[in-house]
Amino acid sequence: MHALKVTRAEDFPEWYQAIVREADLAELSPTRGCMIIKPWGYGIWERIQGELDRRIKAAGCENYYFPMMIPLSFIAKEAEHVDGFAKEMAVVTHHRLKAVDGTLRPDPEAELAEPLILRPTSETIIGDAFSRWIKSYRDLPLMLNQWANIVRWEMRTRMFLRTAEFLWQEGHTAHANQTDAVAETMRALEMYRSFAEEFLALPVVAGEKPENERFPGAVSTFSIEAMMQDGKALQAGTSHYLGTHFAEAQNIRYQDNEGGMTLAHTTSWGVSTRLIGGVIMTHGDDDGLRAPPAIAPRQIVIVPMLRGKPEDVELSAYCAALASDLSALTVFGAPLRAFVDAKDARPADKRWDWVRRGAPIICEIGPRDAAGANVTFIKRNALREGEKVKSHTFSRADFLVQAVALLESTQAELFNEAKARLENNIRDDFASFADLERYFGEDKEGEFKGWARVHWSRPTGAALDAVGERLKALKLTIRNAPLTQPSAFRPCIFSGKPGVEEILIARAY
RNA sequence: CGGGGUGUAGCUCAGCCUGGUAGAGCAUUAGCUUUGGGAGCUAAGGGUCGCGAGUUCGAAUCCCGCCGCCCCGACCA
Repeated sequence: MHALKVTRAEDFPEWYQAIVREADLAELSPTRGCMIIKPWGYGIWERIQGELDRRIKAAGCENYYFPMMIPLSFIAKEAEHVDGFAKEMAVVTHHRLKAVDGTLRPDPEAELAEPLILRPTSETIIGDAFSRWIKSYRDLPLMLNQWANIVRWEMRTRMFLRTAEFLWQEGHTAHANQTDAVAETMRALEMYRSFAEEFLALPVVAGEKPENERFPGAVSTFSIEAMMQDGKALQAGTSHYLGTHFAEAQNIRYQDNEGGMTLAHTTSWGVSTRLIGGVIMTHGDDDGLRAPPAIAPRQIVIVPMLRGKPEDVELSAYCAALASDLSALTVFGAPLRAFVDAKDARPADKRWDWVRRGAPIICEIGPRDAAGANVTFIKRNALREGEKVKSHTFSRADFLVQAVALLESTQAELFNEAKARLENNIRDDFASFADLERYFGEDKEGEFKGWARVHWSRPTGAALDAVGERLKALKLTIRNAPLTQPSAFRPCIFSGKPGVEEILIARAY
């Protein structure tokens, strides 16, 4: 008997929906395609923000904020950029409502002279500011970041993974030359890789996107890719070297130390609330979420086994003192987050709520524990032994000594489990495209298929499109070319030509 | 935006074929009992059956239109 009604094996998409709801992370909103992020889900985002913001600032960036609405003309400034985003833009056209035949409608007489778009990303409006802020080589590098909401009118939405509005951070930097800008692009990518692995316990493969998967307007795009429990790949973060494309389109020039005017090289990079979807699909099990302790809004939850009897008073005091002592500890560089769930509800119900939400350690303290100075707890990432829930009892003193280690080991175990899944499910024994077709061509119900690691001749243009079509027939996409490349290459799996690069192929979200 | 499915109480769903005025389980509220682990009994509250128009004496049920959600596809963080 699991805490969720649907298991991963039965129906992965249904399980995903169930866990988002049952773990109290988010719910659908009345606004089409948008979600309401609830406190437990938003708490996870706040942890992500806190740690990533620290790392972004440590790299020398400062935060700022740009408007959500961008003049329509701005988006038209970079040709490829327009092509990439035009189809999913929300447009503000009026500034006033008027009752027409009893219903409120935009007032035809209040149409904006120039429509505004809701930002699908901010390169254009930020580039405009950069062109005014950057005068001299002394102004470079300019390294800025904003935490913002983004609107992209998606045809098909899924909670956290793809919603019409989502939250993210977008870093934008300008540099004197290509070398510096590329270095910054790679720094951001490595920041995301280490953040995902260390903080979210999300093992990823960092690499460069093929030409046809680049960000609209970028010279090169890099990503981190994570493997979900259904074998699909999730792009969990991106970093772009934009070359001088946006600088040309928006006149971002500086006077170099010889007096000449030179185009700046820009970058942009971002991660979004999609990361939470990645955490769910990586660490969730059939009992709900297993939140990595580093991002769990509450790391140790104490459920007092209150029974409406006089000893409840002592029990409550015991639990409060335990939480207080735990809160004085430091874990993952911050005060330990302990919480007593004093809600007037049945203890068993409270226990299962926290199991579904994925609190890393759930203490269940009864009068006997209090009297004997013990702590009985369950470790969420190793909840069951067989079918049964496994609980542990430590002395209070031991528990206080062990608490930090328990959280750290939970974090490590979640990472190792996911890391093993990633490493064990990348096949590199495809000698030909026919091999790939044999493996990915036939789908049995519920069959798990991981990723493929193959070599290719890195075709471009029409030849690359042809490769994309052949992969599409198998529902596959090229995820990226990992940064770590082998020293020698097998022949191209698509053309038989000499291989020049190793790439990852997978089904993707 | 194309194909398929679906929409009835907070959740999961029955009722629809064969039209007759709203149901179950869980959840909620109250009371009693129970108490080392998703309790039991009793009672109560909660739904203009997605929205709109039609057929009909009468529509959750039949017809038409629209919308949301889910899955697949195209597109994408």
